[in-house]
Amino acid sequence: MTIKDIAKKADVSVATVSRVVNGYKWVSDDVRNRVMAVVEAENYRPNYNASVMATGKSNMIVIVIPESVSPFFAQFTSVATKELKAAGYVTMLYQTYNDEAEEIAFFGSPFAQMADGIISVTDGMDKELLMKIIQPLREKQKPVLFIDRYLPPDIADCVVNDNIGGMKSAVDLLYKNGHHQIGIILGRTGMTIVNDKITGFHQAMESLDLPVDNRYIRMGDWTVETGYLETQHLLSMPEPPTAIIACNNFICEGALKWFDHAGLQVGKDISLIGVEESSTDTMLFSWLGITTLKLDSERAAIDASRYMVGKLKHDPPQDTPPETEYPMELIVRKSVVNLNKNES
Amino acid sequence: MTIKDIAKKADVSVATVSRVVNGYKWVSDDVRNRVMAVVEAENYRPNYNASVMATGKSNMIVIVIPESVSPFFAQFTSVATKELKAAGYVTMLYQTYNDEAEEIAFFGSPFAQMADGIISVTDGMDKELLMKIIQPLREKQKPVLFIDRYLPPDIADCVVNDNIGGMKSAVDLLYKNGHHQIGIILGRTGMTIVNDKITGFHQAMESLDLPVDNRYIRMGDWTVETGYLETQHLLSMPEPPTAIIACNNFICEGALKWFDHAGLQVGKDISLIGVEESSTDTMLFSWLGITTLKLDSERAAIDASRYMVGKLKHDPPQDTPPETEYPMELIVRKSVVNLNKNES
DNA sequence: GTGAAAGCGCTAACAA
DNA sequence: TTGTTAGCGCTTTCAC
Repeated sequence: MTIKDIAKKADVSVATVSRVVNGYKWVSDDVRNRVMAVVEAENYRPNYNASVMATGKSNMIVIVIPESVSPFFAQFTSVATKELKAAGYVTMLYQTYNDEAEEIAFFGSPFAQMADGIISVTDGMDKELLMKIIQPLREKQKPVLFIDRYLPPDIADCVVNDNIGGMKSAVDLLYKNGHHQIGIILGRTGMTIVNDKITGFHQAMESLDLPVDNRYIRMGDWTVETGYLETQHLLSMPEPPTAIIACNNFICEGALKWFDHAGLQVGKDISLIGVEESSTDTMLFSWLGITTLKLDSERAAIDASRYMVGKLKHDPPQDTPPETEYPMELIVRKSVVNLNKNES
Repeated sequence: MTIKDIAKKADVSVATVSRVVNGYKWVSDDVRNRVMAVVEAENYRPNYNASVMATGKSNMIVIVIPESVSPFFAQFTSVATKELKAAGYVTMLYQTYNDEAEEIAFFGSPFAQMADGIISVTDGMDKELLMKIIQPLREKQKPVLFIDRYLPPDIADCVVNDNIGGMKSAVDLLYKNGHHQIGIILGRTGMTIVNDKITGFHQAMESLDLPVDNRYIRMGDWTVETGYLETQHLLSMPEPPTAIIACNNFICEGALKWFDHAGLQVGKDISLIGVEESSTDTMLFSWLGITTLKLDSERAAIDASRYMVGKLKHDPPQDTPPETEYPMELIVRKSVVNLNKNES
């Protein structure tokens, strides 16, 4: 069933069918009804590829993520998909599994080519390479928006969570409570989010005139296992830290597991600050009374989606970039011990 | 950069460029090199949509899943993606979030239309509706393969995990160990997997002449919370079950949490059989000594992918359907108490 | 071996 | 308001 067949059956031209199907205004009710009847009867759907070719628009946005297991990515994706759908765009998901080759492959894939816009939440690729690789997209004026990855504003727009500031507020809180030896556990993947956290940690410590002991900075995967093992490692040191910052929710869970195993009570024997990666985590952390840095994945998803839509719908494209830095809110609960009080 | 531009620059016809780009054989080395040189220089990539239109093939498979948070779906997707890629197909992911409307929307979406084949791991839709909705795909001879969802073989191929058999082996093991009061906790979504498990449970109980107490059959979500709450509920009953079958890994974790909370030692005070949904779970369950029913998501993904590719590559399409039922292997560890022994 | 040309199904100027 | 027609970029017979 092509547009031609429909035109023939409805005894109109293909142009008219196209107008009716695309909801154009200037078609007489009579003709519209006749065409619609045939369309319904034949269950006709315009050929997507043909229309993409003719218009140069696909109405498709692709979201690139490392993997959707982490709640931050999962929720971001879910929210963005809904938001984009409301604006008439379909979303497709491309997972890179934290593999640089996959990331490169994506930008050469048919989907990157076909998409009207790309939202990428991946950050495994070297900046120079990435810039070279998205060059063709830029030439075609395709909006590419990066989440949690810095790029010069003339290359691509980007939105990052303020990891530096978040880390600062966490360290400040610990310092205020008398903690001078602070451990920190992170994963390895995602250049910006890792570097920024470490940078923020250093900056915060320095501005408080606290020495940074590199042995207190532990790296592994963004997993429960890493949280467990590295917590164990930190607390087995001759001079163990009095507080730990667990840089994502899995690592935080792992830390809790080890505390449990070691018979340590968080907020009493040991201090912990975690990271809520998505609103689904809130319940757990709040229940356990864990002080956290909170990411607003929903807001990031909504803003990113709206910005993308704005770029796509307006002609000329909107020039107001999305807010570039989301604050990481420090939610104070009860997992940080006040060492000052204990001493007095 | 279109094929025309390349042709002009290389001083050949578009047909020749097409042949070179698509790796056709009968092109002289001289010409091939000349064309390739221009292609490289201009970083030319054929327009995907145009080629889809001209050939009627997209080399794209879409995998439809409820959401990728569950390890079974995540791993299935990951493995299938790699397998399909090796065969020259790109994969796109479509998530339905367990929403029937989304499922319906998918089959009307451009992606369903464009895809060369569809692998669906969703099971929320009424059978009649589904059959009607995939009718257009069948007419176009597009292979649609369902995982964990029964459909008449003339409608679509399907592969299911043998939930009935799995449940039977679990109940049998418990019975052999003297358990007569068995609780079971499931989620609600996914018609086949839920119904089959309940059916299998009933069948197993009946064939052992054990009465089924419907209050022992608990349903909620496929989450840790459900596992926790329903375990609590079951064990607070006047006559609590002596063993619990937790029908997915999250529920199982939840059950373990409650045991822990209640000070019950699994394999001693209470018996539990869990479900390993993916190979990534194995470590945990094996570590904790939990007896499980094991799903082979990797094998299902590989088989499904190969079958799909077979259908797509061969002409006429292969008629050997994939194996229709995967056994759920019972991995006996130490979480089932032998009540007989205790009594003697 | 290579080129010319006819589509693939749809959209959008332009005409009427 | 409706129809005619020229593309969109590529593939693929069919000639040469």
